[in-house]
Amino acid sequence: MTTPETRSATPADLLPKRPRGRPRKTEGERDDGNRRQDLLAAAARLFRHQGFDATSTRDIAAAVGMHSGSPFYHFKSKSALLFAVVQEGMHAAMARQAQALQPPGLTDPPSAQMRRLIRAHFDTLLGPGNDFIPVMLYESRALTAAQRSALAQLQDDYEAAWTPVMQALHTSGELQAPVKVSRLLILGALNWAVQWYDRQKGLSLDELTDAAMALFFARKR
Amino acid sequence: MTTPETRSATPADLLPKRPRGRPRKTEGERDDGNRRQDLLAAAARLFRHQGFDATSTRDIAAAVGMHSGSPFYHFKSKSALLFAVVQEGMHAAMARQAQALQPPGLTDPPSAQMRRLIRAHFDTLLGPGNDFIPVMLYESRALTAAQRSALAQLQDDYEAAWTPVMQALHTSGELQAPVKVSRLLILGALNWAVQWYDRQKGLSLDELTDAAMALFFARKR
DNA sequence: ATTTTCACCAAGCGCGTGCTTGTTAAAAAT
DNA sequence: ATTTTTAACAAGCACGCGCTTGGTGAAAAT
Repeated sequence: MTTPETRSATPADLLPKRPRGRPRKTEGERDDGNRRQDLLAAAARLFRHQGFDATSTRDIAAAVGMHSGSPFYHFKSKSALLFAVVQEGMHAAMARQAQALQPPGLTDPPSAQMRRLIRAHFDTLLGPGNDFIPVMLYESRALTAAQRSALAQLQDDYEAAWTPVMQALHTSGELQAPVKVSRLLILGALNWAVQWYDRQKGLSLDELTDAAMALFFARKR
Repeated sequence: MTTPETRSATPADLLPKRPRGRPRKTEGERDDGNRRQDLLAAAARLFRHQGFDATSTRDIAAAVGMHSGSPFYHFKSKSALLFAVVQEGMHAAMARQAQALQPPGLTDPPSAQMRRLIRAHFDTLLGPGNDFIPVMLYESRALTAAQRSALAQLQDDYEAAWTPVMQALHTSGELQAPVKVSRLLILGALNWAVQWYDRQKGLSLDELTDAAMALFFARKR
């Protein structure tokens, strides 16, 4: 009565009937890996909004118009797909951070550096279409041990950039609490914004950054 | 070859062979619902450490020495069990909060009230055996819409207690940033501590509270 | 002494899951 | 013109899942 694939979310008959085989390289253009990128973006969106366990590989396939087994050509397992998502997210985050700290930024006052660090963090966290980092923050448990420790290395690198700036703020008296625990508390406050921040609701990322700066750091006197 | 129940995590032969039927009411003592409490505690522990989806009802049953179908006598569904866990957590949290704000606490300075609010929050969040609130923070997505809105009501009540205290701190100049966004950022910083705080590792809850106070609030002058 | 209630066991059903295997059509390389 | 490579489809397997149903022994109520 029902063929197996018909039981899936998107029946074969309704799929866009994408042409098989190699994709076209339009006029020497590199079109390589476009479908892989599609899978990554769709997986990130679904993982973020339904969670890793509640998202089936069939959901992801359907979201990009593939049949249920096809994603496994691009990723050897569902967990490998998750790892690719968080890796992509961290690479983008570190690129954005590097841009924020790039000279001449290194020469201006610590509070200005800190402001740019926070602003960049909010960008990767709350910017439009940035599902990768929220997935990393809330779905990393589903990674294997090896994947998790590789991810931890990236996170350490990212967080290390905050320490010298905060050290300077502590020395100048603008940061009153110990540096180490302050970094944990501050990053927590920022990361938690994923839970409540709504781009449509009045508060801009710049205003949010101002509020955070005012909350954490005393005015110099 | 293998009987169905033998395939489960804990074979029937290895179960403690608990006596059937009604539990004893020792000398008129109320022993009612003890097994239900056991299920709640076991579910909270497992939900916290493996996540809701990754925890099977068989895992929970095995953790209290039951067979796979028995938890459904006490809870009509897995999601009802989750809801009972988070409800229990919120009730305990509000009781602890009420104790922290209880007179004569209401008459002493806002910073002292705030300190006790934060300290109480850390207790319910990071205290020994308190798995209920971490589960609420990270597994609520698995609740039904009705359950989620019932939970939201409790959370609103809990958070409402913070506003007047923070308002007073803002007026006195100890809190420099706007009250509303400050509350969100501060609660985020505190809640995120679930991710990194380790009771064994040097920092006590009192010291953590001191650090948070120093980070968020300027000394009065 | 009999009946009812309680708390659980024993067995298993139906379903959705991650993933595999064999095949195929189009593009690229030769 | 032929061969090779790529990117997907088509079908389905084995397994673990939430949950149900009927039965059972012990305690409590009558």
